[in-house]
Amino acid sequence: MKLITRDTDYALRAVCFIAKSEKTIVSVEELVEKLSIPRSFLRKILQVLNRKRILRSYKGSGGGFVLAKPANRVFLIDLIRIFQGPLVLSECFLKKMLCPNIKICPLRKKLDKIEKFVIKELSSITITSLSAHKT
Amino acid sequence: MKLITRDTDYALRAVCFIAKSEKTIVSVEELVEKLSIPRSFLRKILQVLNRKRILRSYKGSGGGFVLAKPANRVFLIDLIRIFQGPLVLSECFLKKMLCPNIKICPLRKKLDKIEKFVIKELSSITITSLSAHKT
DNA sequence: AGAAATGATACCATATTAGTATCATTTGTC
DNA sequence: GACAAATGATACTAATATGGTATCATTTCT
Repeated sequence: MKLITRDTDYALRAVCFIAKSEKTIVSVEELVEKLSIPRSFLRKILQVLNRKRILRSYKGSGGGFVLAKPANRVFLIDLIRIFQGPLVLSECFLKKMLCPNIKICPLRKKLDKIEKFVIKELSSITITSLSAHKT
Repeated sequence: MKLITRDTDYALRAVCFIAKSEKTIVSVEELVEKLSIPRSFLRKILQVLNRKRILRSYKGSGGGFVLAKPANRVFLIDLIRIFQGPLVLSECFLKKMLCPNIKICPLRKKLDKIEKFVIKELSSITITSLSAHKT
């Protein structure tokens, strides 16, 4: 089971790189070189990040991407939700079969608890916290 | 992101049903009727559970399945591992790019923490605990 | 005007998930 | 022993998700 898929990962790397580049516009070309991510795939990812207001894009010669908001306001869980959909761990297949007679399904409760924990932890990770240690 | 896939779910339902049938042998036919699971698919799943020593099978007329060990010694995480492979959440794609210079990647640490929690919680769920409330 | 960038979008390849079908083997019953 | 009733093994198919590519349109700097 993967918590983070490839596109989320690439997005994360790209956003971290852009964050470290402060104010300067970063082109896809530079990201491809520095991060070794397939060009077309990265372009698609950056376009999504632009649409979702994580990045702001500039077209034309000298164009590229910058952060659309402060790095400490971009959370890992935002990226996960954008590329992997809502984080729903506790969807209970069992509803029909195991839970018909009882109010509180013990499995459901556990899954809810796990989900809450995962979301809490992922919500505490910002781009800033991931870039902090790097030079 | 799904924590529990369809086959794990079906396996869980079947094992719970068999657990509740104490000692009596349960046939695929009965499970199909009671649980509305596609016959062929369920058969494949039960065969795996037999191979993995969760269930014990009896061939021939009057045959079927029983639990191979006490219900309180069968854990949800066992089923997840059988049908979905090892639970590894913390695989760190970022190793190369973000972590080259530092000893402890903050993301990695978080993911490890999440993984440990999930495993701990899932390890506390037994077939007994899921069947307990049902009539 | 033209080059350099992103935007939109359609497409392709592969892997995973979900499900089906069939023949072989074992075993209880007559 | 024949036969039906069950599971064992296994190969196949369908649908969906993931990972990646390609192309044309649009904007913008010079």
